[in-house]
Amino acid sequence: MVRKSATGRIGIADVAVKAGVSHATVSRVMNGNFTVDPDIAARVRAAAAELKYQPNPVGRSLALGKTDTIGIVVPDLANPTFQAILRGLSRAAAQDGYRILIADTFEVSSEEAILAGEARRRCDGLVLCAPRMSDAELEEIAPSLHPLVLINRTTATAGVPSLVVDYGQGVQDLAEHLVGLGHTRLAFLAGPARSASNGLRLQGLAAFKAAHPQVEVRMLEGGSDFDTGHRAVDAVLDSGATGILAFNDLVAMGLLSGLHERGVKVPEDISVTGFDDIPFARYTTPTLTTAAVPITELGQQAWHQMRALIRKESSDVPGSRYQPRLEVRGSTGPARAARSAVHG
Amino acid sequence: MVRKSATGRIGIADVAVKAGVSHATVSRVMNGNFTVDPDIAARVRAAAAELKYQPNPVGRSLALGKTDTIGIVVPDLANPTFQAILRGLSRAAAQDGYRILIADTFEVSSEEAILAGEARRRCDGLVLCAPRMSDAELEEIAPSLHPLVLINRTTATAGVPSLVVDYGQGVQDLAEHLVGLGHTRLAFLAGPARSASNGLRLQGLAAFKAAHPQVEVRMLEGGSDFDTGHRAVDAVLDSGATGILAFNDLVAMGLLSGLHERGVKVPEDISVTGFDDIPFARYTTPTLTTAAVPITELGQQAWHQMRALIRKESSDVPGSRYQPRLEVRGSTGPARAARSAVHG
DNA sequence: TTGAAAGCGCTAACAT
DNA sequence: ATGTTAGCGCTTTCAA
Repeated sequence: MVRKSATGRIGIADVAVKAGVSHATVSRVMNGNFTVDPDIAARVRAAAAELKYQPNPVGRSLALGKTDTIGIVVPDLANPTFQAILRGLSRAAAQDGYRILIADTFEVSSEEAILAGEARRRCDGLVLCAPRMSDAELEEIAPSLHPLVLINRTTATAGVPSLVVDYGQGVQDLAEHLVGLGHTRLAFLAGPARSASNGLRLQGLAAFKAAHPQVEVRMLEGGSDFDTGHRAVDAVLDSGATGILAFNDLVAMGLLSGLHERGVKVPEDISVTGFDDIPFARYTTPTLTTAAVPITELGQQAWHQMRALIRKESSDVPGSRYQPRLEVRGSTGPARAARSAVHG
Repeated sequence: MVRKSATGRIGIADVAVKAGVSHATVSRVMNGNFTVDPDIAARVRAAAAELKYQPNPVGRSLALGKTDTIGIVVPDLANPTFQAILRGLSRAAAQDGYRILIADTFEVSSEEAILAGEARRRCDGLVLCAPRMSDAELEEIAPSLHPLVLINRTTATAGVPSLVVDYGQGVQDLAEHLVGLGHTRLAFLAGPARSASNGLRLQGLAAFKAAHPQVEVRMLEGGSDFDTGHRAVDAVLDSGATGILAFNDLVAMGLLSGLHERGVKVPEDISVTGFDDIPFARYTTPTLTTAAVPITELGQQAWHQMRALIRKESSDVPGSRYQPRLEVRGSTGPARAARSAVHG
């Protein structure tokens, strides 16, 4: 006798019949509306419990115009940085009863706008992580994505808070650290070309070069993963640099591993720095000097910004800028007097 | 004149008015129904484009009874294993136009059932990853979660495919490898108590002990992360074991790091094995001997099982068992003749 | 306090 | 080929 609804699942109507009331009353009870007679409310609750009734969120969403879900778009779910952001976001949102819908663009920047739009329509808001699309495109779609929170990217569009890590400052701190150890020939193992955070690092290095004209800074092609670092060994050795700034910790670890295989000693022969301070960084051999980014916290802040946008439809949301913290460990040391020995 | 709908967003009605047709016709056009006159269809498409109309997925979901979304419940999003499963699942599902809703239980097993139910109601199916709940509870809620795919856990409930990694066999392979190198005193650094995969490892070790009564296998308390391994150094050294089976690669890396700090040489003094073969495993110092699990593929298979369930409401879904592959690298070597030297 | 009825945005059966 | 109408499951006016 139960299960009369077309979908085969138990709906509000079933409970209403069982409790001998209208479905409107059931709705009131389920939503904690206290204008319902206690006796009737109890009867409804009993019926709901007996039928194991659980409101259908899709129906609710349509009626309420909200889904209690927010979407996140990431360029690559395999990247530890985005994993950490996702984690922080998910954790914080869960505490307020929100869920996360994920969209991985697999670094296909041409798909970003479509995926973002689709995700947005199923959610109450969207977090866009380090989007690879152009500034123009971002500015064009941003309004239709509101409420929108940007991570590691900014836009001129009003009402779009932006959480960015100051990669430029971080890389300068690392370079200064190396110079302080006596290194005069540095090399930067760059990240993905489309990555805005790579651009910020390049800006930081430009500033650094301006401040230290006597220091040589070579630019080396790169990427964002282990293999990038591992494959870069030859280029690094050929550059003659003694201080290597890797795009991130992953690249640095790959490089560390490659140098070890070649018998190049770190930090005696070459100093290496990473970026991000992923958990692994303190367990490498040697431990990795890096710039720590409070990345999980960033995900959490993204939710707080989002929540503010959702609650008071508008506001002067400022966004914020995160300063990386220099984390000196074992992979950096004084420059060698005789640099030529590195090549052997 | 546009935006008449109550939500402020552009709906099918706006397009209908603009194109001078009924909203049913607009729906037909948007869904590629070819019974519509080409001229009218063109007019509708023009109107939709001009208004930048995009169908509301919530309305669609309610009407169609499906959300094109599947949920995944994981005990801990920080765990690389679950990240990899999520990635594989997300990637595979995306190719069929499905999205992923995530629910992190933060290892709070008492919340699992509730979170799973909530996620399920918003989706067309659910993937439950290594649930920590009891067999009884799992069996009780499984029917209400259908279509359901289980990862690293099995249940008696019919119609629930299960993808499990044969951790028992994997740990036996690793132990055999160590014995083959002459080790006679082994130690197992256990994982989380509630983890089913830890249970499988223990079973495997029991089988191994039965086959090798002369080999000693000590059991050490543990966990699943770096710190666990790092903190276990004393216990490991005290055990006098020369072959250490760490619960997983993370634990092994923490241990490697701790041993290095103590000046204990790996593999000369002690051999260490991990489990999973996470990408980092080939970049540790020394590189890590481990049992490789095709974990991303597991996520992908989870989707294929799910898709089968969704398409043909029922079927004899078998599930599958994955055999880890022994990956011998630098962290294991011949046992020392003089074992007492380890303690120094 | 409760029920009847409208509406959220869409699809689909039915009627024309 | 197209419009009318009836849902999908829920919330929320509006009457009573």
